[in-house]
Amino acid sequence: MMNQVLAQLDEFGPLADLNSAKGRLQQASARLFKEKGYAKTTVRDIAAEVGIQSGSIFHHFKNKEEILLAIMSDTILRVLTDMYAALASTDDVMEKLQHLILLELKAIHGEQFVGFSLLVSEWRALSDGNQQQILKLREYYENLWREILTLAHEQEKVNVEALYLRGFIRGALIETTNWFSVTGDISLEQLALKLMATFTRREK
Amino acid sequence: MMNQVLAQLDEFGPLADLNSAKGRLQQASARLFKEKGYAKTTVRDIAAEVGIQSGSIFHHFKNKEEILLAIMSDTILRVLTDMYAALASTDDVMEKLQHLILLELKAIHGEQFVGFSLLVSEWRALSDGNQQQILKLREYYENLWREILTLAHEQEKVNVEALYLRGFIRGALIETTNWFSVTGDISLEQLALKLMATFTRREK
Amino acid sequence: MMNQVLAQLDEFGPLADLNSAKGRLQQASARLFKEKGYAKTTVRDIAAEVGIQSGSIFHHFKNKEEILLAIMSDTILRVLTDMYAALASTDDVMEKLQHLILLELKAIHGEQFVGFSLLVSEWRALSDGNQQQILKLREYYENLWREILTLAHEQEKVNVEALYLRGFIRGALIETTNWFSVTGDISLEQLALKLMATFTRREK
Amino acid sequence: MMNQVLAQLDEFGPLADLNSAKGRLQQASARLFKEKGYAKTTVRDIAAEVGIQSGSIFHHFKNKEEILLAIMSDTILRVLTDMYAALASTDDVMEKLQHLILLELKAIHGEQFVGFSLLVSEWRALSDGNQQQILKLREYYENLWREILTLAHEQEKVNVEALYLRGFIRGALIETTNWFSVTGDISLEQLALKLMATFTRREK
DNA sequence: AATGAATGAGGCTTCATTCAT
DNA sequence: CATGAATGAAGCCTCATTCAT
Repeated sequence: MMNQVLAQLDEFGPLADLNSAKGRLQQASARLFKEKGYAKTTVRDIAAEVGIQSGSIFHHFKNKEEILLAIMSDTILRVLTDMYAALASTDDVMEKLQHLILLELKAIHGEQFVGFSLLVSEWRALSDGNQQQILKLREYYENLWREILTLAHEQEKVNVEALYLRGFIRGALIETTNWFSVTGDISLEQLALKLMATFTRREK
Repeated sequence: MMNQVLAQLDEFGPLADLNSAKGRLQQASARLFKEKGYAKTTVRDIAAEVGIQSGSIFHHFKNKEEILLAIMSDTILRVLTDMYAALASTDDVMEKLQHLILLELKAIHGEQFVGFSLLVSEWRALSDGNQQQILKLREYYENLWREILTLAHEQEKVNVEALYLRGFIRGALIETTNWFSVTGDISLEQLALKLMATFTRREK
Repeated sequence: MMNQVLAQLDEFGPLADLNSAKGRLQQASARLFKEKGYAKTTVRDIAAEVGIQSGSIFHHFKNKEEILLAIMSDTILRVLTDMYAALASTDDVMEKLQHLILLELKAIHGEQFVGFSLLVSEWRALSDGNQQQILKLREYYENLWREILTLAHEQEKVNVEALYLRGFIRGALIETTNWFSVTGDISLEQLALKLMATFTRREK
Repeated sequence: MMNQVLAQLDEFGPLADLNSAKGRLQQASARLFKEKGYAKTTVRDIAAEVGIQSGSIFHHFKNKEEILLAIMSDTILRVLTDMYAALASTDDVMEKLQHLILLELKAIHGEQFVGFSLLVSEWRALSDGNQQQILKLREYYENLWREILTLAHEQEKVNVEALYLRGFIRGALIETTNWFSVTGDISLEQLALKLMATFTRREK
């Protein structure tokens, strides 16, 4: 099933090579968007960050919004790929859940590539048409979560229905951008465990 | 103690009268900021919303950012006041917590006044100086939460330390803007209960 | 009948007051467009011509193209009004024709206001939607010509059908921009007579 | 005499071979310039039209304006050559005139190569220096017309002096771009006759 | 208080042209 | 000869803010 889904995702085009000019532009933009916000980041800022002229940007992207679009699209695609792989590594629901949480956390905090948090924080910066496009990808992504959480609920490992629990978890994870530091007291892995502990049904 | 705190809060000035020109301007702005984002909302948009000319806005606010500042400040102040009142109504920690969650939810979904979610979503729109100012208020606010959550943890009603739990709850609540509708299947009260259920330690 | 037509033309809005800021902007733009061409005229050029900042232009016109649109629209409207008046002053077909030619010539050479020649030379600068709008006006205008020329042909004063003759006359008149100078040897009136002589059927 | 003139024209360089890369570039450009206007036609548009990259254009032409220059120059040269040939075929003034009109019409409507109408519509797109250069060619061209028209006037076949009549005819012919379609009711030959009829002196 | 024209800095984008490969 | 990434100047337009009325 998963291969089937991944095949469908091909329509969203190949991921940008992180070492290509386009890829570096995308990464630099993601960093700036996250730091200053999309609206406050000028194309000149972006150009300066990669050491080119602002006009050159438009060789790689039709316009500023396309950069954000590419970031969002690539981000989901990358995380989705990782998740499918991780889910295949175990049959235990709670272990699967643990994987999802950790991978989303890593995506949010940019272990490998920046950008996941932009999906929420800069959502409104997209035009309607582009929102629809990303929405399709987000659906694949959220369906994955829903599946696992539904299973967990059926097995009585958690107290709340998938729909609500996912909402809570997504919020809890995203918000970590604003208070959790990767270089702080605890690691992302530990943070993931704390969240698991928070909503896991426990016996006395 | 609480009265003492409320007294200190006086320095942040009086709340805008919701029926005054200034108050209506503030409310209209909050609505637009939430809908389109601060950056994409123009001063003309705001003026049009209340039926005046854009130039007239500057008789009430020094500049656009001051509007956002006032919204944020007033919002926290109002919620704080409500919370102090609610906390005084019971001695049970979990009931207190329940109150906090419900009041924050109401603030987020604008039962009485829009704006709480802007505190997170438009945080970066504030200049450094203004961030500091709001930060003071947020500290009062977050301290209140920390106090209650610490108590709950000490009484072993929850599994996770106040610092982390508050982070998770804040995120979970804020994110409801993006998926929960007040006119949907369940009420804010029920939603609050769902969240409580999520992280409450349960006995066999 | 004419009053009826003029009434319909009201939908195209009032003419710009030539002394208002908007009117002066329009006139200055028309002059520049004629001199350097629409594409080569920058909004800064226009602003400089009337002594304001380029940004201020957009208080009066939504964008650069709207200026051209206003010029074209106003121009036709003004000429049409003059033509209806002139046609009413005589019953002789050839005299009517003489009036039309002279009025169009005057419009082309900007006796009172610049702009008529732009209708042809800058036609392609308009977007499709705006072309349609002006087309409606041009139809009123061309119908007037067709009427008179058809009459002239029926009375055997001219050799060629209205459709073709109008095409020839329009071209002949417009092209005078490129070779005829108002300050030269002969006057516009004399030029008009030369054109009349060209295609008028003569007796031995 | 004519051979003498044609010899002088050699200084303007050889005509582009219509099948060479350069020739096809020139033809494609002419088509686009006519369709969208010089200013609105980008170098990329042109490149796309012939299936090369925009950078490659500059191997054939120094810059965009040189393309327009070449088009104009070649166009006049081609028409001139045809005209000299046609004029030699008859001694009758009115027949000669008929030839000129038809050939100019054909040039305008691009029977063999696009471009004549650009001489008028895009005249201002040329820099001063280039205008001077084309002006030299146009002089040869206009002198030819003047010669014939002067003869016709002397022979009392037309009513108006060459200078004015040529202005009218040029305008009438150019303007046909805007209303006459080669695939419509009448042919170019018939159109030429209509124009002849328009200004030819007739006896009762 | 309100108006609304004007400001002016700055944003995004276009595009002819260059040049190393 | 061709490519295509990069340039950099310039264009249009936006918008918060000011200020005379």
